[in-house]
Amino acid sequence: MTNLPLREQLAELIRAGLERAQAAGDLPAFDIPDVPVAPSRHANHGDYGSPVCLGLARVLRRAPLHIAETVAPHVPESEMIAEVTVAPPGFINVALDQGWMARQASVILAAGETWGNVAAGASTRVQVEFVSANPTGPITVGSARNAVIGDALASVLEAGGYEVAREYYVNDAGAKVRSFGGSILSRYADCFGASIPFPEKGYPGDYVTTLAERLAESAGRRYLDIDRDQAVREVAYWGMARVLEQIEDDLAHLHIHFDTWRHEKDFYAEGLFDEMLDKLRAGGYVTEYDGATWFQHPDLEKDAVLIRSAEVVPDPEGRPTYLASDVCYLWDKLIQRAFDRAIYVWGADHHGDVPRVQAAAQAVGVDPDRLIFVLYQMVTLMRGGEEVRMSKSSGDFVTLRELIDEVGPDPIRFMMLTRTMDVTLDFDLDLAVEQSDRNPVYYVQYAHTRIAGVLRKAAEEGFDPQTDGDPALLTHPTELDLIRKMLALPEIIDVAARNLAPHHLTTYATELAAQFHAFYRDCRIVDAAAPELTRARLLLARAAKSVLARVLHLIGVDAPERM
RNA sequence: GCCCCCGUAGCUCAAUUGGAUAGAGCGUUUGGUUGCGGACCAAAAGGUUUCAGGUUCAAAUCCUGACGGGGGUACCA
Repeated sequence: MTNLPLREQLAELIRAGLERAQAAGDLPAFDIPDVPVAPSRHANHGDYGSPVCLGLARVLRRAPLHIAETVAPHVPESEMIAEVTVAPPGFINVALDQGWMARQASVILAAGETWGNVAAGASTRVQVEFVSANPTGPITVGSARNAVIGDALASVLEAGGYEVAREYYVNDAGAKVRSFGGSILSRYADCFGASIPFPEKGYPGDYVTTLAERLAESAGRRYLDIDRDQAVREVAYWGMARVLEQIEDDLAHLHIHFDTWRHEKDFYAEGLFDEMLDKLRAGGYVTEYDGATWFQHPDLEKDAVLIRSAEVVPDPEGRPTYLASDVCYLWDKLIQRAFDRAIYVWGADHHGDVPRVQAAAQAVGVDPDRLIFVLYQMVTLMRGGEEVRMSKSSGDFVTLRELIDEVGPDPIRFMMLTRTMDVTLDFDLDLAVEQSDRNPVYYVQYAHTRIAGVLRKAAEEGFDPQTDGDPALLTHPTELDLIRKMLALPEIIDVAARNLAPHHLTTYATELAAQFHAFYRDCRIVDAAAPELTRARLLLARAAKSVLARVLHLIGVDAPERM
């Protein structure tokens, strides 16, 4: 079930008003533009307003106020509209019908978890690829924002009418195989008193030692006795599989689950890279010099390496670059698996790679506009007022799991979604840990549990929670304010999905919770002396609880019955 | 040098993407429950949206240029 956002319904009515004004000869013929409609910020401007007549002034060479006054009477009657008014300098304002609004409480309650769904996506098939942290070490706090944004974005797109698949890209090819395997193998050798030198660019973290000890326990001395290169490779893949198990488990604790895990090394095993290379060569996009194979494209200032020279990188498996894999991957996503769109959730530190991947798409005949890059700014982790530097290769980092265990998944998810992706995020560990009860997530969750508490109370008082009251009794201004806010969810989801901006949901959740608290303050819900009104307000409370739960679930946050 | 992001209340950030009188939280001050969960609510104070131009009926939002902060610019991953 989908809902047409209220503002779009109103836009249609205003558009109809323009057409009728033309048909009646009150306005001359002209192409009717898009009719923008936005919620009014002030009560005396009605509930929604449109500035469409302001833009028509030039075309019609008439005063915008006069145009608005001409159009307003032609706006069709509707059960949802109480009044259409005009305000200087030419706004058309719409006041919603209070009886209609009150009835929407029933509609919203009946819609349940489908309330807010819109059809913006028109069943477009979209793949959201996110996290995709290298399987060479525990997932860090640095990936938390990526994980949360990607998952919430996927949820928002689902609610927005897209067909969505969540995918994790496993970077298990290239030079890191050798250095990661070599790191484990060196520590593994230590377990047996043997000595294998630690790789120059190895992974120094304690988790490597732990992995090595596990391997020593399960496999014995086996890897000391076989061919060294073979051992490094096998140990690397074994280690990456273990790390991935941990990553999957960590992400599960953040309520994140992927539909698919795509392995980079399979592109080479499947022969896809050779195929892409042929395609690029045929198009004249490949050149060779300095012993390397380069991608050249008129849109790029510099050539980009596809295959490194053997002199620089002796390891044959380490020669193809990320770009080489990226060509395969975009083909895999958009041609082989035929997604309409591929969304890449990337940290802003990778923004420089965007033009190369787009050029590569163009070069193999894929429309670059089908690749959508969602770039979020970096997270700075603060502890004791100081920045915690995170680097996987230095072994000095805070793992996502530590953060989840300390703070819990809900505050992480909520806090990571309170800002637009364009701003850097300071994540204060001390604040998150020591003062977590001040986190805004609890404000929203509290509204939900408060309703649950009221419903329990109502049941104790003998009110059947499943018996619907008469919404016509909902006439108090704060009751209507709460309904207004609930009615806004479809357009919030619409905006969030169209703009790939899931942070709108946290803002909305907070506003919705505030509206419930205001209602709770002004209107006593359970009152044995007024059973009909009680039933009506229980209906409203249940609808509010349902919408709060819906939004929290979209964000990926639990909606508890008790706290 | 070049490219990308940011600059809004004391602090951290919103602003349905170009609309009307720019809003929340935290902090500060002052109030509120012989009422369903006070993890709540109300009021006050706090603004030349960094600066200077420009486009537009209309700019926090778009363009140009400063200034300040962050990131990127490897045959790294």
